[in-house]
Amino acid sequence: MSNNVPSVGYALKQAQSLLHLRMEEALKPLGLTVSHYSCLYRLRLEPGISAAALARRTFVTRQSMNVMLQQLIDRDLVARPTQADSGRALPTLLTAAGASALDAAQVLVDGVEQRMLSGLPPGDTTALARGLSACVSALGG
Amino acid sequence: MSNNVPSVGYALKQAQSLLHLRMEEALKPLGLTVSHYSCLYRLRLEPGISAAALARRTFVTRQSMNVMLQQLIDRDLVARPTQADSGRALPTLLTAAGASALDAAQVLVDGVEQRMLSGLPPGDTTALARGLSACVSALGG
DNA sequence: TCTCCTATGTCAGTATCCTTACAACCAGTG
DNA sequence: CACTGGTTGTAAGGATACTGACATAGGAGA
Repeated sequence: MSNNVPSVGYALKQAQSLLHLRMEEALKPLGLTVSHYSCLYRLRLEPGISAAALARRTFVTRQSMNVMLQQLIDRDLVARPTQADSGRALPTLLTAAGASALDAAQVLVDGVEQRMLSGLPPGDTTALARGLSACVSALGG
Repeated sequence: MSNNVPSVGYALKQAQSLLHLRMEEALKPLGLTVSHYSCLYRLRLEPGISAAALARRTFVTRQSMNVMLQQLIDRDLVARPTQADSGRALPTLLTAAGASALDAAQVLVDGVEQRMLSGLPPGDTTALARGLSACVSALGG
């Protein structure tokens, strides 16, 4: 028993859950969910990535990712060829509309994140980010 | 914008997702999910709490909580009277078996949390907890 | 007392995600 | 060449959580 205080794990869950909720609220006017945003966000960082790799980055299964991608394709935010150049992996790309939607979403998400960090001194923000990264490394991420 | 570095929000999601996964793995031998554990954990902190209040503490809906409670009642880990003393709120309580299961689960969960924090200097652990709490406050938790 | 208002429990339907399973494709090794 | 292992895409089914809606019980205020 190391703690009388609420555990770090509980605080982590609480913060993540609340952040997710606020992001969902912020993105609602755009008709995007947090999952959709995460998908588009990653797609900009790694254009042409396969759906399976995208799923790993966003912590969902390939199956869930394919459902999400199909929704995004139907809305013309994402494009995928129907045939692979080599192998089975189909490259996934942002469309122009997808890039615009991501730009709009990014503004809203950045606002939520800034609100979340508004209670911390600037130095503590980087300390928080480093602490979280250390946790991820320790858990074998 | 503010970031060439991955955002704090992303690190938060990554850490929470990985912690959840490791907890799920650790609790599997006991036949408990993380949701079950969270429920039992809160029930020890606030014995006799109503299901609706318990749901708010654990970030799920009343409906989901009632499903979970029914599972825990079927396994004799939790007990609820069928009639309320006053009003509609039914007090929820840990059984002796529930307390034992929670004890066993707590050991495993503490192990995971210690592993997560093993990469941080001791002082940084409390700083991390305080930073997360500040985030929760800023988001209106 | 009567009337809102809120909170709780519950039911039905929906949505989302996961688990399991299988086929296609590439790379490495015997 | 044949075989094994790993990765990708896809489909079917189940588990879990959420939204919407309703009846009930108690408290606050006119």
